[in-house]
Amino acid sequence: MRALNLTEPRRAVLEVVRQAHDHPTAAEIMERLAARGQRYAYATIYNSLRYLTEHGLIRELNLGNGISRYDGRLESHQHIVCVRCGAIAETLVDVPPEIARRMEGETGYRVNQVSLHVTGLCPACQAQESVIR
Amino acid sequence: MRALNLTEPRRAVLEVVRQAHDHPTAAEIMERLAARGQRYAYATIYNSLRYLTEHGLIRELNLGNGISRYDGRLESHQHIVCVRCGAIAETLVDVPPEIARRMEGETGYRVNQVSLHVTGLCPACQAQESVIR
DNA sequence: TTTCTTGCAAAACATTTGCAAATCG
DNA sequence: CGATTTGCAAATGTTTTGCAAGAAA
Repeated sequence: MRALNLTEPRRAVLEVVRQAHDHPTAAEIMERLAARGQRYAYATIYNSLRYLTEHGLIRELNLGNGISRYDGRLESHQHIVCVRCGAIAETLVDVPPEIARRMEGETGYRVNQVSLHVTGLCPACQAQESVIR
Repeated sequence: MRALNLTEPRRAVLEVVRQAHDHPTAAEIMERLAARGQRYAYATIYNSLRYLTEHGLIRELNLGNGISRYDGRLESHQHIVCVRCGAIAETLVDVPPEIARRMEGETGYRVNQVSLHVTGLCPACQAQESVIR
């Protein structure tokens, strides 16, 4: 169970996630596969996404609204979501490692993963805001 | 629409959230109200929670699994969730403010809110892990 | 054969919505 | 009255599950 078993649907899902530069949801991934003529059941899409996530080939993002999005970029980076239109931007700004260490000291937990959950207004929505008022 | 209109269900929801020291979900809040003899429709619970959140009386937490939890503590603090049992701990460790500024510079967004999304293993689950292997 | 994987449909679950009735100012 | 709020039930949307069939080891 250690070796990577990239079945056809898993490989297809992986390709779609890697090629996307937005951060597609499971439903969007299914659509894009369908557009290529590859039709899989929801169960298969979700199974593949879990498999790929657990094997570290993709990242699952939970950006606040309860819908999982998937990211093929593995280098450490963070996301910022526009509260108005939902646009997602990426940034290389990262969390200093001593934060995890201090949290461990305070709580007794062993920290696994630290990610930032940032919301704001994207440039386009900032422009609109100033028009409105 | 500026003044605070704390109707009976809103006040009741607020009390439950403030008294809780876990971070209850909407369903848990409804149960606890029912246990006190106060029965409200889901719509009312959710409306009240949104109202209280928008008016800054409580915080809505999205700790990764898509279920909203609510917190009556308003002082800035962060949460860490156990990946194994879901236990939530609080910590005062916070995100340095220059992180938000650097993100703004990188993305052009105007940052609203930065919160940490930390996962790990709670002390109890750490103990069990070492027993298992 | 045993194990893993897929497909389908149904189920589960959290949350939202439409609309009528009640309440408040 | 006019605006807001509540209750109920149904709808929505995402994700999971049960189970049978298929593929792989």
